[in-house]
Amino acid sequence: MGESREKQLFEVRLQKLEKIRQANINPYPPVYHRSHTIQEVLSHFETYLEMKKEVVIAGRIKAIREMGKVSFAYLEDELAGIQLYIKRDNVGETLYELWKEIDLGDVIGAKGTLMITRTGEKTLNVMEWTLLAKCLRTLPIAKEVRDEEGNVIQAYNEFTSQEARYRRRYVDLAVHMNVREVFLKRAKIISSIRKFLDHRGFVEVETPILQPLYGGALARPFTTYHNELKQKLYLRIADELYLKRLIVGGLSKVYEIGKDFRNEGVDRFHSPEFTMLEFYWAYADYLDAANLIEELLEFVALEVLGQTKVKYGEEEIDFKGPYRRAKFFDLLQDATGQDLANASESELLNLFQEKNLEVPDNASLAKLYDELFSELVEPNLIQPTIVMDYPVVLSPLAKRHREHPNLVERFELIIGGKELANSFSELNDPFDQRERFELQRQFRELGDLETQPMDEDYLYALECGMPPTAGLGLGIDRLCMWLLNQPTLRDVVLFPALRPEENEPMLRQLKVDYAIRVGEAVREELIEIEYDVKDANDQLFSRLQVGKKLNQRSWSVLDTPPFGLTADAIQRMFQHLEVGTKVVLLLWNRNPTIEETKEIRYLEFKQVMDEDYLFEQIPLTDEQQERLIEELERRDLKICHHIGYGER
RNA sequence: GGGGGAGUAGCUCAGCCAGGUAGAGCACCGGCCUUUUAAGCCGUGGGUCCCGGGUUCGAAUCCCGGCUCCCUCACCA
Repeated sequence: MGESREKQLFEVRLQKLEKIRQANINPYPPVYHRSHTIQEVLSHFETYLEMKKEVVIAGRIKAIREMGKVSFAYLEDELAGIQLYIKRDNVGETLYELWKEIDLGDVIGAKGTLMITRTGEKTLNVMEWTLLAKCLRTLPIAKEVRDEEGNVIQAYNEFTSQEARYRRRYVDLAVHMNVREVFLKRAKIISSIRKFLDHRGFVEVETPILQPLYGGALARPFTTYHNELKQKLYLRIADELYLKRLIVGGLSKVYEIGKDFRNEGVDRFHSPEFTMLEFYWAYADYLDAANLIEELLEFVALEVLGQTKVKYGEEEIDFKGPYRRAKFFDLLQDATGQDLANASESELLNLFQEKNLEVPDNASLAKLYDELFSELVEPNLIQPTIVMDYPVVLSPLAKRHREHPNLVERFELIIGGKELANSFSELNDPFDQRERFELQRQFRELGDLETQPMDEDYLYALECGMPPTAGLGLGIDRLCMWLLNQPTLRDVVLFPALRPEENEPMLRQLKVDYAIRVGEAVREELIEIEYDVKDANDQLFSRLQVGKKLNQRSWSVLDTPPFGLTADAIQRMFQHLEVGTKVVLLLWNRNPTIEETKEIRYLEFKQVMDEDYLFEQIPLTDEQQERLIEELERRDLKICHHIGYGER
């Protein structure tokens, strides 16, 4: 949209680029060595000024103020900015003429000595400047008012569109020094965590991200498929089970910092991919882990911020240990006035009614506890709090409490009303572990989709003998939110997940009506179809909705998987439906080039295990495509793919 | 998925209630200016009003549908 103006601005800058080339200057030179960062120049300003020291700096032009035969500019590198003074008599006629071809956003290097202007601003008196990269696009550079230290006091016309900032983060970074600071500090947070753990004798390891079985947390996974191995794989939801295998193997202190993936909702505290720290510590228990995490967080806060007290919105959070410690059931009792440690399901349900809380679906005892706690207790725990001793049903991988068999030795660290870390004395008894897996299987059969699947190899590992071990997982992104006072996870993640951009205004919807029976029949129906378009820029164009067919032309939408079609998503959706229900798969394609490219694909479902499906994506040739259409017609399945504008 | 807000020039936004030739500032382009700083002064250019449909003589504005983002709730180790 609105491309003509953008194009004109682009053209203008191309012409300037051409003029520079005609002056026999390479606008993209191979290298430019700085003598100082701007921050270094500023911190030694008085000395260098007195010495008349020549400095060489580089960065992006953020402001230009031309005054005839003299010109001012503001040059910014990663952490600081300084004013440039460019005088024709200093840089010479040629360079001064060329200066007129410089735009906001250009990357230049400048050599000169320091000076202070009449109005008292620290300035580089430029003797020579060099274009390092022409900025051909208009960056949304705000006009800023700075104080004497160069801090921005006020900005006008600031680039604030959240969507645009996330989609083109490089522009956001180029234009906002404070955004750069956030990510530089994030890097420091992570490196100081490594520093701390390394000094304590922990060893950093890397475990598989593609896993044949997922586990270590209760969450829905992403699935993928390895063609060569003909194997269904999951993107890990946690590192836990592999790290504990290493403990079995005799590495006694290990940690991993890496991405985990959970196929669930997105909000300011949740992202489909996020960075997790997990450590495992043999011959220690969860109390040791609690002490360690206190020290770790205090260390990180001091290292990154120089203090333990952190502003977060209206609150002030203090990361200095020791943290408040409280027991799960004590906190619940404080909130409800009742001792719920041995409560029955009906007692808990009564409490839901009393407190006007919605009862979750598939309400197991575990879910009820979890729900009560996160509704009534968690939001009030602003300062770091270590919540200890959870009910055993909530924690399939934690060791039973040494004194209370219905509890586990587990704590969660809550900060700002949100979970930051989770830790327990690891369950190393293979018999108990097998029972817990069995229990999870039962929950799964009852319809709970977030259960820990049985992992025989893991049980085998435990049978080899795992020493008593403490383990802990910590959400790095959330830690960054708290430490850096950022309101959403997206502000501490460089490239957050967004829906694919609608860059083609003409929306064409492909629809395929395909009636199938749910239940037994689903397993027999091996062919499903999908329209997908291969697009160099975006694989996420196609989305799928399953609707319940009401009559010939209308349906109600039951579910929309957030990121395209997966076998899991299909399975999950079918679970909503009763046997015999007719459903319609509505396959949309928002890419208008589908007719031109004819790159329609279809999905082949294969029965792998009893209740498990997987699919391969196969691009169709024209011939195959015809065959598919024939096949559908033979089965009396109507294809009404077309392609109206906005037709529903 | 529910509720609320938003989408108009490269950027920040007004105009919409009450339909009548598309606006401002910054940025851009031309001119003046050898210590300016949201530089200033003079002049110019720039639009798929998110997309599609409807009502109307006439739609940025009213109606219907869709898309995206933000907030919030629900879901969510």
